[in-house]
Parts: sequence; structure tokens; C-alpha cells
Amino acid sequence: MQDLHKVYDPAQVEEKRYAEWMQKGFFRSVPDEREPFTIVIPPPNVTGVLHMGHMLNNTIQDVLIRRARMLGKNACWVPGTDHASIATEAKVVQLLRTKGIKKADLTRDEFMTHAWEWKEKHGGIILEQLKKLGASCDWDRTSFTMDPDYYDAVIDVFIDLYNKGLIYRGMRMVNWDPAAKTTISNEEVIYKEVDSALYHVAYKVTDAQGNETGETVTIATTRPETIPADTGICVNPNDERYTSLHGKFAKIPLIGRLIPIITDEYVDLEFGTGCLKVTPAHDINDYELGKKHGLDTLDIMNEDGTLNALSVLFEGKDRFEVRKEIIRLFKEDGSFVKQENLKNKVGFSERTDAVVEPRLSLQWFLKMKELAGPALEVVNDGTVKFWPPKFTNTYRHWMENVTDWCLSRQLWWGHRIPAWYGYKELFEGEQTGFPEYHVEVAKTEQEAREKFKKYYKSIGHPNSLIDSGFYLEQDDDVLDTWASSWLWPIAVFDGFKNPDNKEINYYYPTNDLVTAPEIMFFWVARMIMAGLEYKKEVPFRNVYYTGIVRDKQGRKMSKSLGNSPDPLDLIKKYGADGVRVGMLLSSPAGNDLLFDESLCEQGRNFNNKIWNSYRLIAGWKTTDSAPDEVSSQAVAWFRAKLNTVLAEINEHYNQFRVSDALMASYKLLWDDFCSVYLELIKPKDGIISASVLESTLQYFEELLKILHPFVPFISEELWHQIRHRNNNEYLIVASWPQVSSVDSRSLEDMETALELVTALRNFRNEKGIPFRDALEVFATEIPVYAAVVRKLANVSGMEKVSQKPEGAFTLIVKAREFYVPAGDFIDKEAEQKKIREELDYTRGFMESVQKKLSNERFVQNAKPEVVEVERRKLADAEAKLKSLQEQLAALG
RNA sequence: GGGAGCAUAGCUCAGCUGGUUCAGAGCAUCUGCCUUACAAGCAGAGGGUCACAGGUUCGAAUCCUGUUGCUCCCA
Repeated sequence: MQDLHKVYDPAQVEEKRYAEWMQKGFFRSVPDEREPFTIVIPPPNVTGVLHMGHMLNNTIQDVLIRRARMLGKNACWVPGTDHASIATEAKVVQLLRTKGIKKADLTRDEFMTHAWEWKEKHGGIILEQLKKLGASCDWDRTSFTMDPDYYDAVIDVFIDLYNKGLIYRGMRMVNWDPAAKTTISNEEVIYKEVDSALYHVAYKVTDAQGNETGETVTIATTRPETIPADTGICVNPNDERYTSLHGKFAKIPLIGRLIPIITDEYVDLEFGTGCLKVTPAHDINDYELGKKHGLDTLDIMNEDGTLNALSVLFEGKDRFEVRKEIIRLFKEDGSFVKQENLKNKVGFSERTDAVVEPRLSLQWFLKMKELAGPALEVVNDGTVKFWPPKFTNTYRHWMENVTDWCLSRQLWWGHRIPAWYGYKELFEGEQTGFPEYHVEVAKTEQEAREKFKKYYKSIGHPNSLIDSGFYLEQDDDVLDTWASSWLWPIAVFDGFKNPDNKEINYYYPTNDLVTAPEIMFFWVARMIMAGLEYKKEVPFRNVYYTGIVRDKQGRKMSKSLGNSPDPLDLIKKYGADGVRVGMLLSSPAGNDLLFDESLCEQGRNFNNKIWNSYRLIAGWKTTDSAPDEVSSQAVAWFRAKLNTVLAEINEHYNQFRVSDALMASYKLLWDDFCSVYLELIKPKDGIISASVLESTLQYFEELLKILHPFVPFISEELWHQIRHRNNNEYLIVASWPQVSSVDSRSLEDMETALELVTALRNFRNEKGIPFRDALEVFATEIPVYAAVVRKLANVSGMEKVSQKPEGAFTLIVKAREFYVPAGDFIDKEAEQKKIREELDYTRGFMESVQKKLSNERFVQNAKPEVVEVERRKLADAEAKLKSLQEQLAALG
């Protein structure tokens, strides 16, 4: 006892225990005869540092994996990181810049050397941080999406899908990030509302020969800089204002090029002027419209967001500069009409915050329709379950409207696309800007060359020329990061290179996946597709969606807002166990977590409570004498209580209600064990019956087991404090308690006793009677757990009487009457008022029950049990009414 | 514009297939306590016409319809 500090100090415990777990290999999993339980971590980004979202996500995974381990399963939690093409490349470019090196001056290989250096130095930070949280990952299995075998798997899958005809190359409107000079996915575009303007510009109308008719047509646009790329003007055929324009042409101001005026119902009569300029190369809707009407496509933009020669007047100038300049020029030449201010949503790059430019470009795509069908099916039929289930709706909707996946990214860091191009200048040593000629997908240049030879022969090139060598160039682009992470559950077990290896056969399919709903489509859906395609089996059985961690005001936590606490600081302040409890306290599956430090404080307080409950027990000395009555009752009751709550907790886990499981455990320890059980057995002199102490220690062990997944460190520490343990006898590998049969009588008896205790405490409170003054209680029927009442309410004696003693105060508990001689304490008027209020309520209650019972249709239609319940309610209410009336009468 | 979801105490949320001894939990608030494990604590208390309006039913927080408000996803 002297050794135990009054408050729990996590710093003394956490590092030590984690090191022991590691050293003893408790996190390590190898296939054996036990049932496997597998979780693969959603690989955090190598550029990442631990944030609150990771904390929540990984705490939940650790809870699930620790419980599975205690349930005797072979628990395997695979950690790792993904290479994060865009983010990492951006970091590396930035770092090089500080050293005065430009990416453009480096060869691809040189750049990759720098990138790998960066990865080796910074890529593991987040995993080290997870250890502080207590994450029980099998660190020997740490994977990375660009490990050699993983890299090969990604390339092989690309080739395989290409050979199956699922991958194609096509011209598409993509989201172009002019700062990163790469395509980004729809999901990486953040739409923000910005102040902008709708510019009205008049074009002169002409006939097909270019003769001006004297009319003008006024369009409205938010992007006047794209006007040089216009290839048409569109009006709604039903718009009577513009019927005279049908079939005519318009002359682009400043530029003078003629463009046709077309009609399509797509045009909104209400918006702007009702005349739409069509710019197929720079707007996705215009692109579709242009395709439909056979308009030209004129791309005036360079990859860095400046305009090119096709813009005629603005070559080399930035798009936003041109926006200002062109309006000025329109004003000068009189085609400017007016400007309307409005707010609209503009897409920004998640990575660089640059305004995203719709851009036509040649990209690699994966057809999704074929893959989506089966992936939807397995969620619909429950093979893969979502928690909470409401997310299946979102999933279904997306899968039914899936679009092809753009796989290529214009970056170097990542898996280089295994496609090879030959050029028209077949036997020159250099690419000279001629259009490419032929494409082959192959793993190596050697293989590609063989394929090219065959191809060239087939189209009649002479052998002599082919044999003397020809120029090939590999695609410069890499694959989207998700095109590697969708293989994660298979690749971490080497399931591509060795498709039938022991590990993949044992661990796959995995059990649970814990992730955020925002990546349901990037990742969850695609992992299911990959699993079905390559293993013919789903990758996991359950997907637990966590919420987003927000601040108290409901704002998403982000670096730029600066509203996110540093998780490591929190751990320092509250202990890892405290933070874990704090994270889980208010985060039911799928619900956002409004994080507040006070939650961690609550977690810390809980740990302190656990700690002090042990301090109390540890201070007792034992005697051989038999347990007293109250202790025996307490021991019997707590066994029943523990088993009841344990069954509830198990059920919560089965339904993935992790925070409910925590709350149930929290109350079991705090309310039932500390506030009731320990108070009941607590000896006045510090000397306790040895058998009671032994039961108590056993209970405490059970509690530590139940608490372990939530608070691994303190529970392990106390586990060793309680008793001397053998070498590998650690809580982390102890068996999860079994539910045994419950004595429900004991639970009921205790409930009655505790209600009486509360009534008596309340009575003391109201009358201002201090606890040290013992009360005397009379009852018509002595409760089974009278000893409990005596101890907890400081009652000197409980005597059976046939009727209420003179001047006593009546307490009604479970329709039974208890009398407390109150003497001077009684306030007649207040008492009468209280009884009358109670009488009113009881009468009202009785009436409603009577009404129900006298309703024939109720008695006929309702289930017999329900009717029986109503009858009992009536009987109880009648008894209570009678008692209250008597009390009132007795008061005069 | 299309789709999904939510609206229950001051806050965060439970409340399964409709049945008032279920309107509940944690936190917060208030009152009284430094009772020899813990003031990071102990003992109590107050607080909600379950968004609004209809409907189905013997009976609705729970089912249906509409309204309002909010959120998310897609375009």
C-alpha cells in the first residue's frame, strides 16, 4: 500500500509494459491451429503524423484485436503505410527546393533516390506514434505499398486487368491540378463557395458566310478567359427570345473566329442570359454537349494553367491574369455588357489548394461496371456487413452509378505504368514529338520489345530494320495510390506472388475493417472488387465506419484551422489509457465525435478510480474467521451482477457498439464494484475475511480482463500488482471471462435493498441528518438484504412491525412500506403536500391503466402478457394508493 | 438538380420487430459532504408536450404522409 501512489501515474507504467509485451512477442501472430482473427490497418500516409482521426480509428482496432486475442483467437493486426503519390511527391519537391534543387533538373532515377531517402527518414513516424497509443500490431509484418513484392503485385494486376480488357486509354475530362501538374480524382477536389462574377459579353451574329446580320447574342460566363476556346453557342430550342438565331453563327469578340449557334434543351432558360457559350475543352458539360453536336474541341491551356498559342492573344499568360485582361479588352471594344456578382462553388485541389482546371487529357482508365456488380452483391446479401448498416444505402447508390476509374497520375513517386510506346520515327533514337504509334503493356522493356517486334512484323516492317533496334519509351506516369492500396488485404500476405501460400490461406479473408465513411468508395469498395477478382472471396466480413473527429463547435479538425490537439501531448497529459477512453466515450459507430479535452479528463479520472479501488483492496489484512452476513450477500450479488453485465458487454461487441461496451464496463467498475460492492465488504478495522478477499481479488481480475481492451496499460499493471505472475502470465493473453448462470433473485433483492438505501439517504439529506447518526427502521416485511441496508444507510436495526409506529415517517419501496421514527424531524405540512402530490400522480396513473383494461378491444387485441402487466400495474397502484391515504390520515 | 440520413434533457447520444412502473445513460448544472481508496472523490436533486402538423391503431418517441431545419454523398 505504501508503494501505491494516491493518483495513478501512467508515465511510470506505459512504456515499461509496452516494452514487455513486445519483448515477449504477444503481438506476434503466425498461423497455427487456432481460429484466426485478422485486421489490416488502413495504411496511413507516409507523410502523415498522428492526428485525432488516427487516434480514434486505431483505438477501435486495438480494442477489437485485444478482445479477440483474449477470446483465444489468433489475433493478427497488420500495420503499414501507403506511399501517397501526390502528398509525398509534393513534400519531396518542397524539401529539394529548400536545397536549391529543382525537380525539372533531376532525372527520374535521381528524383526517386531523393524520395526514398525522404521515406526512410520520415515514413515511419506515424507507426512509432501508434505504439504510444498502445497499438498491439504485429510489427514484424509492417508493410509498405512500394515494398518490392507489393510493387510487383500492383504492376502484375495492371497487366492482368489490361489483358482482360478492363483497362483502356482514353481522352477524358479530368480534374487537373496546375500547381502539382497532375490529374486528381473527384474525391480530391474540395468545393468551396467563393465570390465571383458572371460576365455578360456580346458576340456579333453572322450568317454562314460571316456577314454580320446586325444582331448580337449575349452570353454570361464566370470564366471569360476560356472564350478564345469557344466552339459554339447554345440556346434552348424552346426559348422564344432566340428563335431568330437558329442556324446562324457568332463571331468571337477580339478573336473573330466564327462559331455555330446550336440548340439544345440542356440550356437553362433562367440562368444567365439563356445563351450558353460552349467550350468543350474546358468544361465537362460543354464537352458532352460538344460531342453530341459535333463541335470542335480547342484546348488553349498549358499544364501549368497558362494559356497557349491557340488562345491567339494570351500566350504564356496565367488563366487568372487573362480573366482580368480579357474583360478590359472587351470593355475597350464594346462587347462587354455588364457584370453580375454571385457566389459559386469552385473546386480546389486538396493537395495544393490550386483551383482545379477541367482538362482534356489522355489517361488510363479501369472499367468499373463489371467489377462493381459482384462487389455490390456481397454487401446486399450481407456477406460483408457495414456498421452502422445505414451506410449500405450510400454504397449501393454509388455502385449503381459508378464511373470508370482514372488510374494515371502525372507523377514519379509511385508505381510506374507498365506501358510502352513506339513512335512513328521508328528507328530514331529520340522521341521527336511525333504522335505515338503503338502501345504495348508489359512488365519489362524486354517483354515489351518482343511484343513490338511481333506487331511491327505484322504490319509489314522489314525484319532487317526491326532487328537493328528501335526506340521504345515507357509511360511517364504512375498509378493512383488507391490502385495499390485496394490490394492491401491480399498483398500484405503475399497473396499475389504466392497465391496459395500458408499465410494468405490462413488470414484471408480478414475479419474487421475500421475506417472512415469518406473513403468508402476510394478504398472499401475497391478492396471488395479486388478481393472478389483475385481471391474469389471478400476481403473482410465487417466494415466499421468511424465518424469524423470534430472540435467542440463541430468543425472538422484540421491542421490549417489549428483546432486539433497534438495526440501525443494528450497522451502525456492524460495517459494513453485516458485518451483511449476519452476517444471512445462518445463515438458510436458512424457518428462524428465532437472532441473535447474534458473527455480525456473523464478517461483519466476513470483510470484513477480503477487504481484507487485496488489501493483499497491492497490495504486490507486478512483473518481466517468466516465472512459476515453482509459480505456473503455482497459476494453472491456481485457474481450475478458481473455475469449479467458481461453478457450485455458481449452483445454490445457483437453489434459493434464499442462505446456502449465501454460505458457498460465503466459503470460495472465504478457503480457496481466500487460504489456498492466495495462499500459493502469494506471492513471498519481494515481486517477482512480471507475468503471474502479472495473472492474480491477474483472479481477484480475479471474486471481487469473486461477493461483491458479499453485501458490496456493500467489493467496490465494492476494484473501484476494483484498477484505474483509466472513468466508469460500476462493480462494481454489472459482468457476473456465466460458468462455463467445468473442468480436473478439476488439481483432483485439487491435492487430492493439499494432503493431503500437511496430512500434513506434522501431522507437524511432532506432532514439534515448526518450519516454518523444511525437510523432505526421498521418494516412490515424485512427485506432479504437487510444487512446491506444497515451497512450502506447506517441503520442500527430493522424490526418487524405489524403496523406503522406512531409519528414515524413512511418510505415506500417496491410497494412495500418502511417506517423511520422521525420525531422532531417531521414537517407535517411539507409531508402532507408531498403525499398529496404523490396521490394525484398515482390516481392519474391508475385511471389510465383502468381505462385501458376496461377497453374491450385492448383486452381482446393485446398480447396476454401485456394485459397481465397492466393488471399488475393496477394492483400495485391500488396498494400504493391505499398506503398513501393511510399516511395522510395518520398525519391528521 | 439527383440520392441518403438525421431532428429525444444544457451537451453527446441510447431507446431492437409500436404496449407509462422506459422517456433513459454519460457529461454538464444545482445541493450537502475534505466519511481513514480516490475532491481526478462521496451522497443526493432538478431538467425533455421525444422538431411541427396530420394519419393508421385499443395504444406511437417508436409505423405512414406532409412541413420546417440540419448533415452527408453524387452531379
